[in-house]
Amino acid sequence: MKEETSNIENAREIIKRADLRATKQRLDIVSVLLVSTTPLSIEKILEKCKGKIPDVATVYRTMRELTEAKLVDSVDIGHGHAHFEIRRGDHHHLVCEKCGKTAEIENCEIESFEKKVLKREKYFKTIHGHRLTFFGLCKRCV
Amino acid sequence: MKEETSNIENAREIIKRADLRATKQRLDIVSVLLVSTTPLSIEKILEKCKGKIPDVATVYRTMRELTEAKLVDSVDIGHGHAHFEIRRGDHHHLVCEKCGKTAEIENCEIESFEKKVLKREKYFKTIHGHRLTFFGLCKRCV
DNA sequence: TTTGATGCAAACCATTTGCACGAGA
DNA sequence: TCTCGTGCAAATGGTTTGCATCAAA
Repeated sequence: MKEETSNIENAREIIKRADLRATKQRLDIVSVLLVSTTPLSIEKILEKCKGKIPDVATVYRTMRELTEAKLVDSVDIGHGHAHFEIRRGDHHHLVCEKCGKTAEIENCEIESFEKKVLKREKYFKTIHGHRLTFFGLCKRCV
Repeated sequence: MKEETSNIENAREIIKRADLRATKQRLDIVSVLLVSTTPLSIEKILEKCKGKIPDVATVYRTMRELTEAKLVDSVDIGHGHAHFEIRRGDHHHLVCEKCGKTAEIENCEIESFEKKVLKREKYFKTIHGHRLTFFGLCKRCV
């Protein structure tokens, strides 16, 4: 299980970078995020934890801390509760309106648009970022 | 007060289009949205109602019904609770991270990007829309 | 040993719902 | 009149918090 080991080490690295203690629970939680290909809800994170399942509060706390440290992103894919993913560059999501399946969208080309926006804008001085989500239907749900 | 009269008439028109009864409360609520230049929270809507203030539940219900009828949009400007505005075409918001002030962004140019996305996409068949919000600092908060 | 992390339960806040009463059509 | 809408209060669901206990460092 070489993969899992490096996973744990990656998790430890992330936790350390946020200046947090590498507890069993946090290692478990972050490992789950590391192997996921889609943003996960708190509920899903709990489900996927091996060993002793951490308390919901612990997961929420860990997500908040890692989000503040900019190592995790909270993404809103329109389900009424937050989903989380390890931060890895600028990308967005395409969400199936029926089944909730998500796909990643790269190169959103909005940076250039931001500059235009700012030029036209009377009342704003800077733009720090944006949140963008696409909604549609996946092939199975059409 | 000619303006206010036509306001009420516009409100009545909107309510009727959603197949709802034009009650005092609903006329009040929709009028408030009609004169607002920014998306309003439920709380703000209540504050701005003249006459007898409707119950929170009534405002929520009205917003849900008008949103379903696609006459009102629920916009998420990152404050942890919904904001509403009368629907008027495709536009987005630029939100000040400090004071919450909003500005409207027109011509977001994303439609064309959507087509590209779909071309690259293995698992999705259609894109129905997107949600986009910009975050930055307004001139007063810089 | 020291300080930060956890679990548990209670608190919170936005939103929804059940129901008896009230008011548009 | 008949149905739909309203207010009120209770319920819900996601998220946060206080506190005593526990475990990394």
